[in-house]
Amino acid sequence: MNVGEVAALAGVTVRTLHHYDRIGLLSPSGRTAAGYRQYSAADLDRLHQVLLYRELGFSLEDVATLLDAPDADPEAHLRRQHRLLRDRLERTRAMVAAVEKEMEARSMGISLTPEERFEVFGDWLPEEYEAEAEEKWGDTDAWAQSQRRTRSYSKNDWVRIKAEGDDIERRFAAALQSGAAPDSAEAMDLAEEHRQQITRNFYDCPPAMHAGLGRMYVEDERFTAHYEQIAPGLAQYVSTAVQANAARQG
Amino acid sequence: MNVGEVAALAGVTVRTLHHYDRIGLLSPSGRTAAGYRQYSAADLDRLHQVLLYRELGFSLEDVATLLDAPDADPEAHLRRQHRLLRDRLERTRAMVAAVEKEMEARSMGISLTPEERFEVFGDWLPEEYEAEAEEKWGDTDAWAQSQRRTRSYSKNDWVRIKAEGDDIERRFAAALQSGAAPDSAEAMDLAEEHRQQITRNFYDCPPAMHAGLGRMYVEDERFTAHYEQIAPGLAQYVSTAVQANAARQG
DNA sequence: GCTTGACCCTGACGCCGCGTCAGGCTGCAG
DNA sequence: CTGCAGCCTGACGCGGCGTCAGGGTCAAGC
Repeated sequence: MNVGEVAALAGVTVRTLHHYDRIGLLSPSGRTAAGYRQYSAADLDRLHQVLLYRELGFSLEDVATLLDAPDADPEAHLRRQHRLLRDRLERTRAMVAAVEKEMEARSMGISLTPEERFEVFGDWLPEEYEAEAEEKWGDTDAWAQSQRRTRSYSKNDWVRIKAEGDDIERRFAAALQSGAAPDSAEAMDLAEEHRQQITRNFYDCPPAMHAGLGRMYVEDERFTAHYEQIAPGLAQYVSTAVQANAARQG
Repeated sequence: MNVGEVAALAGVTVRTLHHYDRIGLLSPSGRTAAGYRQYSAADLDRLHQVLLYRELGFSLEDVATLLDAPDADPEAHLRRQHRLLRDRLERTRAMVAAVEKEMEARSMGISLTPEERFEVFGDWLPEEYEAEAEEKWGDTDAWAQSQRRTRSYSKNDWVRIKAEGDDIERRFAAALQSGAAPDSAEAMDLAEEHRQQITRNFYDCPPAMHAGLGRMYVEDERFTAHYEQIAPGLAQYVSTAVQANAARQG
């Protein structure tokens, strides 16, 4: 077979085969008088192995080393490839699960920590990383600390936190129905309580950031929906109160 | 956070972050007076998306295009990533099967034809090509439709969707209190309704995936808390019901 | 026998996604 | 105030090809 046919069969370009020839990874076993590359069945076998290893992320140099190892029997390669492929399967499954988790979390209004989201990346060694992280900046970096904070919450903590949140929302709703203006002291106090609750339980939330959240409550339909479900007009009410409070706090 | 911390968290090198900044793919939202890059939580979110798409084989340029698309809401990205990951899962499974077939053939002294062996590579175009195709002619494709589904939700839609979800949760709680077993027909029917609701409103959720979600409800404290707040024991109840239903659906 | 168009050859340059110095500034711990 | 870890900006290099350019080869059809 000459290059074009092999390329079509294997799903690679002619240039790739040229390249593999040039670097000695896969040289066709023969040439025609005119210099055309002639690939044998054995060459195809080798190409197949090359492509599998390449797909698995090996550099071409490493692939060459693997395939040219003196004790290289085909079965061993197959077993190794099989193992590597199953590792990848696992990893992909984990990534799918992570995305599903994120979707589900979003649909429930829960937000995941960055650490959780990045978990699936890198061959990061959990133990080492945790230890190193704590050593290096665990205590100095407030942000990372707050991440670790939410991570260590138990089920009961989460129940309590959610109850706290619901409580404030109910009191906001009551204030709204009582006719208190969203920029009244009462509403602003509630907003401040809300802000401090976020700071205690999740992350440091200065007034400016809080105001940003407030804006979001009316700009993002999903947050709006969350509040509108409790009481009509509540999204706008909370949003205004939060921003008024932020202005008050300076 | 500054570069080193972000790099460690995400499992990439500082150089990579520099590169992403230089090419405008991910520029930190701030700098210190001394010029140190400062990454915000939003920046981390974006980085996460970037890494996922990169992992899926998109070029950095394409990633930028995707992430900067004006109508690109996070949910759409999640759905697309989910789909691509599942494609990849399929493909990896096929490769594992191919290797197993080859091993089996060898152990029986049979040798496969080149076409058979390269089969799994020949079909390999789907991921890239299909993704591109969908970008180009996405209007006619079913997936684009499903994508537009949530993107175009209005505030009222979100209110309705959330109400639907709350309704099912309440009925689950009622079933729990009535003493119906989590693997009773009643509970399983509710689980099925839950699954179909997800499929209607968010993404295609076959029983197997649903079972995975069910497991998460008892494994992740935050999801557990969500259900425990409605009624004690509800997390475990829903989890069991969902998995029983998945088993029932085959 | 001659043309034509598909296919092949060998350079050589280019691009992407970083790795890897080099040379110099910054920030904080002791 | 002195280290030393960490940050900055170039600048060069490399792996794995893509992509011409310039030119030979082969089988088909006239």
